[in-house]
Amino acid sequence: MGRAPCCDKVGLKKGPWSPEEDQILISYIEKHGHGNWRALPKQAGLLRCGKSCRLRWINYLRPDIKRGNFTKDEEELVISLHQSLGNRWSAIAAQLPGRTDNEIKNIWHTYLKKKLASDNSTVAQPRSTKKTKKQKAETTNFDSNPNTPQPESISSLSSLSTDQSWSDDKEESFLSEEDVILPQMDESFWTEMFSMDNGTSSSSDQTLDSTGDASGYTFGDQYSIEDDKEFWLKVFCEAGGVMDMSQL
DNA sequence: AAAGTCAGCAACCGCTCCACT
DNA sequence: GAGTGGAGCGGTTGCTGACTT
Repeated sequence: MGRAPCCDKVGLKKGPWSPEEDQILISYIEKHGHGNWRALPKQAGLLRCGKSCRLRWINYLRPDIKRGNFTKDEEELVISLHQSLGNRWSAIAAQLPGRTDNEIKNIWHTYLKKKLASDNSTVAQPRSTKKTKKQKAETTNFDSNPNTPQPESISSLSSLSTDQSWSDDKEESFLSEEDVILPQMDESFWTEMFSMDNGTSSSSDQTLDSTGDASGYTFGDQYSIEDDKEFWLKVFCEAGGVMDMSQL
């Protein structure tokens, strides 16, 4: 018997979204919010399944999506978090503002995985001269969404670095010298950090353990600050001393 | 210039999780 | 506690376009 499909697929459109469909979805959500995804396409007048609408909104149309190439520190953070969390793309995405799980997953499979496999010495590079559809769109529509942070500007992030080896190649990154902040991991640092942690719903339901496995470690008040310190210090060190503190 | 190859990425599919009854 | 439905997640597919031959 099995479960009924998520939506009635008869007569529903599949495949790439047209600009008109995008506009309908955007204006509907701006007006009413997404509410019930299943009911949304009908109410908005879209011949799409709710799941498709949700995916399109989450991965592409959301105003806070950051377009553009991954910066060096974002790449490092993805690699580090992947070591800790495994293929939990949504958990990884929660640590990267404006990046989606789908995007991170794509980057991982197309680039970072190879970069890691190449044994650190011969670092794989994406095809340098190839300009993708996405990049072309960014070139032409760079300012189309005023809410979208620009790739060159990472000043909205507060990053930390304790690793000089990372900063050796920071000329490849969009980080400027003044964006790199050396951490003062005193009590006020942790106090601030955990006040951010407790106030962030995106990370509050994740389970992480201090050994790097994705189990048995839940953020929240049932764990001591010392436990969290140990975990975050480990992540921090694995990241080569680069952390996006705004997401903690 | 044309054909073949391959990388990038948007989107789909199937499954699990979770809240609600 | 069991059943149901919606949301979310991760794996995978397939199209597009840049690059190579």
